[in-house]
Amino acid sequence: MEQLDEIDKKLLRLLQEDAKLTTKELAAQLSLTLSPVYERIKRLENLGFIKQYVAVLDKNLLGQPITTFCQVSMRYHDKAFIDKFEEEIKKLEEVQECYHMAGQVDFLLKIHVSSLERYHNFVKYKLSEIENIGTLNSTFVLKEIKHDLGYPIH
Amino acid sequence: MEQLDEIDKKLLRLLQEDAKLTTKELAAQLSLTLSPVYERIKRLENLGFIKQYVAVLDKNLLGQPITTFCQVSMRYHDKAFIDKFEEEIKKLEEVQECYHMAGQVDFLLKIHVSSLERYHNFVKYKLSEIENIGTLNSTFVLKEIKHDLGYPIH
DNA sequence: CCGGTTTTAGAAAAATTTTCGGCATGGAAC
DNA sequence: GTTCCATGCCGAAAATTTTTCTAAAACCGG
Repeated sequence: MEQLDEIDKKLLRLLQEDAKLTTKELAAQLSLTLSPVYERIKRLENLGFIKQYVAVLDKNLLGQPITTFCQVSMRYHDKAFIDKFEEEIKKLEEVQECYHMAGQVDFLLKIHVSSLERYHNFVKYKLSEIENIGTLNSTFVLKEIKHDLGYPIH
Repeated sequence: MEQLDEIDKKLLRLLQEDAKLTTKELAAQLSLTLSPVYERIKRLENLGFIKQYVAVLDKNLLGQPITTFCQVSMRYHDKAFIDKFEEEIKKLEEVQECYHMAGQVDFLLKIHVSSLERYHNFVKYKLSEIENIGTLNSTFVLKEIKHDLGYPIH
């Protein structure tokens, strides 16, 4: 983080909003010419600050309007069971995110599906099939209030 | 969704993995020439399937290694209070995501901060300042097991 | 089989990315 | 104070990509 000056930070703020900005447009906003902007971007990529560039798609248009969070608790907490659970979760395409949590619940999953029926089938035939699951608690998203794609950079 | 053929779907799958693929590279993978690929991308952008292009940054390198999920319940559920809460949440940079949920809890927040102390201050001086909050329940992410950036496309 | 529409191929033009040599700035050594 | 070195920036050229355009091919309904 100390490797970044104010120009780098502004550059990152711009690119995490719109990765299609041309070097020329970025240069104008940063009051620089093309070369230094180009070199800074390459440096930020090489240092790992920029991990990748992605297209953000519309999940409703893609027919996946339902989002749920599912809290999972394991029956036993042996390392082998935990590792196995994590491996299985990674294979499930419906699970977009999975976190190992502190507190009562062991894992929190964020899931996208096309319908309630699909969710039912997902829980019944995929999630519940995983060994050693104790409790499952699903809550549905009614409305997305906010979803920032980037991080604040100070 | 019916507006998409198999080529469109493959194109979207590729672009949500790596938005920097050139039209030429995409054309090769899709067994087409530049023009149709170019036109399909423009069409997918215009139809809204592609919402934007972003650079994905490394939150650890940016100095925000702590992720928490915070469950919020309101004291009263008048529309005015709910609207007010949503407005206030949108202003808080620490809150990356906010969902209105079905079930016991009203809102689920995903929060990124640089330290536990920051989280404490965030809850004490920002979140709790919002009117009409009933209960707050924070759980910390110990480990990110999975975090897909795109959606499965069938 | 034909007419009309849509999609693609191919090439040229415009714009962007990438490379590179040189100049200015600032700090360290002497 | 001067020299040397490192760093970052500028400007132009080269390479590549994006974008536009016209004609040909493929598809569909009648």
